[in-house]
Amino acid sequence: MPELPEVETVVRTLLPHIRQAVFDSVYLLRPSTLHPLSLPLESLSGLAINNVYRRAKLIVMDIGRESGSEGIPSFLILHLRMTGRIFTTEANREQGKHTRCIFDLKMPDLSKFRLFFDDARTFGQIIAATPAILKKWSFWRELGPEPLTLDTDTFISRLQGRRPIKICLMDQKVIAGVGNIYADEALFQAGISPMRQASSLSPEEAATMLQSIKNILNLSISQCGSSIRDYRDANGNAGAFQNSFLVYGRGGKKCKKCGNILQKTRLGGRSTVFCEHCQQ
DNA sequence: ACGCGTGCCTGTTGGC
DNA sequence: TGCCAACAGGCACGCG
Repeated sequence: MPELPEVETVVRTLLPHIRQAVFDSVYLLRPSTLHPLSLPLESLSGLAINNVYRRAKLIVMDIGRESGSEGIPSFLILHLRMTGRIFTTEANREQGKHTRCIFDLKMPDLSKFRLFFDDARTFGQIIAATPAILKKWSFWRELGPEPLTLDTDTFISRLQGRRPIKICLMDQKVIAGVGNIYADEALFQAGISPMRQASSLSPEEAATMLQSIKNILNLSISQCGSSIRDYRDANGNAGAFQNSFLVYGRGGKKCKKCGNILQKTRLGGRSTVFCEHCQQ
């Protein structure tokens, strides 16, 4: 399940393969994979990929010529959601069972290759956008700050509302990029119960919470993310951080810190694992 | 306005 | 062994 560390890893492994590549034909194999606000993917033809980076859980490509113009996208943005995978492959590779979109690309030396967007569960989306489209896209517009560069005071000011802290951490409007795995892991490291009301955290607890989020995310990035089953980076390699999970997926097993049985519950419709003894 | 529950989607898993 | 319900969960959406 790609969250911030996985998307960061995909971007890092993807960039050296596709920077400076120019879009040729694009084959959209599943029309609903295209975001409703997107320009037609034919509009990509002839545009160069100038940069690739991550914003929240989104892969963002800066694309275009020297000067943009009306109806020409400046960004190609991909959301992997649950099972999305993006990878480069040889120019004659045929579509697979779960291939949703194929981009034909050409390098400055005229060599050709393909960029595949595969997605078994079809939640992933692609959007070719102008700055004006991004302004209309509420999800993009309302994204919260990046957690890795977030300061404590701003974090505290965003922990408003009477709802469980875990719901708050996964709300992309509060902070961007944290999902179910890293919310559970960060809450455990911080020693804070996922059910605590967000507004009940003391400034000290909030500071600990933010530091734990940064620790967990950075540690996972250093291990190329977590691979539960589907996730692979742009080179097809799995991450290793799943071996370091202390709570995620360990409901009913012993807490690695105190030995008590880890509790499993549902919060906001998502499975949530925590230690009653270690997390207050 | 805000918080919460549900649907989307399909491959995998676990229980009978 | 085979079948099927439950599960995985980010986000849009509708309800109260």
